[in-house]
Amino acid sequence: MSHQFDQTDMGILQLLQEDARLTHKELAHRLHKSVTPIHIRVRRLQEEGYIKRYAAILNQDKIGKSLTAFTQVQVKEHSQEGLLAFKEEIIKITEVMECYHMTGSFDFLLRIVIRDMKEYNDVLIDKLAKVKDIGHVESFFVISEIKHETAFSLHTKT
Amino acid sequence: MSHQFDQTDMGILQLLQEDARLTHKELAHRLHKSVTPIHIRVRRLQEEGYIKRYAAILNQDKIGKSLTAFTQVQVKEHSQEGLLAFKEEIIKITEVMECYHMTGSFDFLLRIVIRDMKEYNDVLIDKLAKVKDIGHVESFFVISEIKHETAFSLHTKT
DNA sequence: GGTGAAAGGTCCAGAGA
DNA sequence: TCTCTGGACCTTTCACC
Repeated sequence: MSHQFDQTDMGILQLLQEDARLTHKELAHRLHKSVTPIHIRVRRLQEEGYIKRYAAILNQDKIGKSLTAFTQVQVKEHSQEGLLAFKEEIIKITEVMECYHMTGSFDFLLRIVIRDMKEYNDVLIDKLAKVKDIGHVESFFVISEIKHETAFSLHTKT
Repeated sequence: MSHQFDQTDMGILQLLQEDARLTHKELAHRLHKSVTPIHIRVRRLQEEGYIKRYAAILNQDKIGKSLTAFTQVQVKEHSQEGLLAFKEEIIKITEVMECYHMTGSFDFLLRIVIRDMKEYNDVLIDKLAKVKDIGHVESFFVISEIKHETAFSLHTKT
């Protein structure tokens, strides 16, 4: 492995997180390098998995997804099979944008994005309630989004 | 306003959410159109704000951010100025990836991404605790990430 | 709305230092 | 590891349908 992660790599990642469509020429200019080394580094960062993928980030309201819910879920069965089965079911629910296994008084935290409360009800009744071993479910709703960042801050990373 | 959002627009958004670097030629091929109309539509979708931006999505572990916390915050002052001041302070904390104003027994939910528990402690003590009118704070930690999607599902959207 | 072609820019490999 | 160069491909515009 020859990846010594330097300042230039960090600069590339920082800039591409903010705008994935910067050309190599532009990156080279901003990082005071020429195009070829930038090209090589970007490819290496992709191949080594630093960059997972490039995504268009949409405006949630514009596409009619105005409601965001955070849903805390407890499961009845905490065996390995129980948890695995739960995960597989949850992944299939397209409205679930994020799902985490958590410490604390509940087991899973879900971020669910839908059009309105009617659609949330449908997800709860038709999809979530049908998952095996579901226990207590508690819902919290987003009043307003104050910050939603996809870019990690890398400034103090070595 | 001349934007009647059709199947082709939806296809473009769906595909670009998954891979922002698809060429117009490739999009055209997959959506059974030619290059120019795709080009015009992509530009319109950007200009009208459907597409907010293009982002490189990084591997959180690879860049040394192995810990994710969800932090519930109550504020003491619920006046308009109090809430506004809180928002302004929170936005500045670079470790806070997401912040939502919520319904329910707490006021704000934060997703905080850091290297380890030491760094979480630093954020709490040096940054969050210094925000004016902060009240009760409760922390929950991610054991494992089961799903983390940036792409909304558009299949039933009209 | 769509087609097709022309001009300019970008990507990416190869040779050489 | 970087610089330079050339060909292939992509983006973007324009005249026309």
